[in-house]
Amino acid sequence: MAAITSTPAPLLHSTVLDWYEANARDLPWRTADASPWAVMVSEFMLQQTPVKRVLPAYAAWLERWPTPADLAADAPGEAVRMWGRLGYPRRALRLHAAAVAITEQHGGRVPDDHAALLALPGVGEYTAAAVASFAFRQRHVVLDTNVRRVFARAVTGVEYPAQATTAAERRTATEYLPATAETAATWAVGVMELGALVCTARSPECGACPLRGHCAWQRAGRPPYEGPARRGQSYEGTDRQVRGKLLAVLRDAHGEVAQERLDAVWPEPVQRARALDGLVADGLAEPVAPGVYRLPQ
DNA sequence: TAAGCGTGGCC
DNA sequence: TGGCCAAGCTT
Repeated sequence: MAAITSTPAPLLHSTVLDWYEANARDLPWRTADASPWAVMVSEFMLQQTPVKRVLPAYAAWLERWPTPADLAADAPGEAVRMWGRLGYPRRALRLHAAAVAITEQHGGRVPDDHAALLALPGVGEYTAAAVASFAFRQRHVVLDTNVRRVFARAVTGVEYPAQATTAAERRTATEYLPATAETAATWAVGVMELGALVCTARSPECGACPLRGHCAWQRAGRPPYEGPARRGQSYEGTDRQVRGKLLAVLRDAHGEVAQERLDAVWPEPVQRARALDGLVADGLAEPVAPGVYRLPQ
């Protein structure tokens, strides 16, 4: 293992835990009365969407659907509408499907078992570990983009992690995971918070970092990233942009939408048709008659 | 495995 | 200004 091993793990743990206690943001899904369902809703919304934009959507969502059964009883299209402009609306569909599965297969209670969580729609390795850890205080490796970046810097000594999660990363994170469940759960959220607030992607505040005396990247003089070019996210002119425009019309409509209103959002007919077909294939739009669409019922 | 999938804010 | 990034998942 890399240079950070010069620091005993218990010291590292208390360093991060102390920092977290003093600097943690006051987020609604972290309060003692946040239900497992609330934690799960927050995790779905936070997949690729910043905290600031999630906050109001999270509150409105739980106000309307305080339990999985409440959401399951409503139409998936309502979930898509409530999702608003959070982006990646398939997450809304999957959260609805997860609520149905929880209602039908788990007695309406979010399962506390990692494997059962992983089996739910829209729940991958990260989200399963996050819900099990944050909501049920279990011991899991919680490896998100923040944690990966902190380990890349502090342990490996490079500015950014690889594009895809590697077995070596998982091994490192496992080695540093505190032995006690409760401590591990706080460590997980603490490292994430450190990555989100201090060890940020573009302008890390190393001067304010509790790990600066233990950080391999700092010790190496903070060398810039040298790996292959990181994949960008083009958007302008893509099908994604067209899908977004089409779905915005469907979302804002009360019921059925005529083809002409969809046609108005994008001039190029081939791409427009492909995007609409994609929405239908994904279950985000529903044809009700030739040339008439709506959100899924 | 790598590409596809929204949206907005920041430097 | 515009590329980069944001608590990923699915195929």
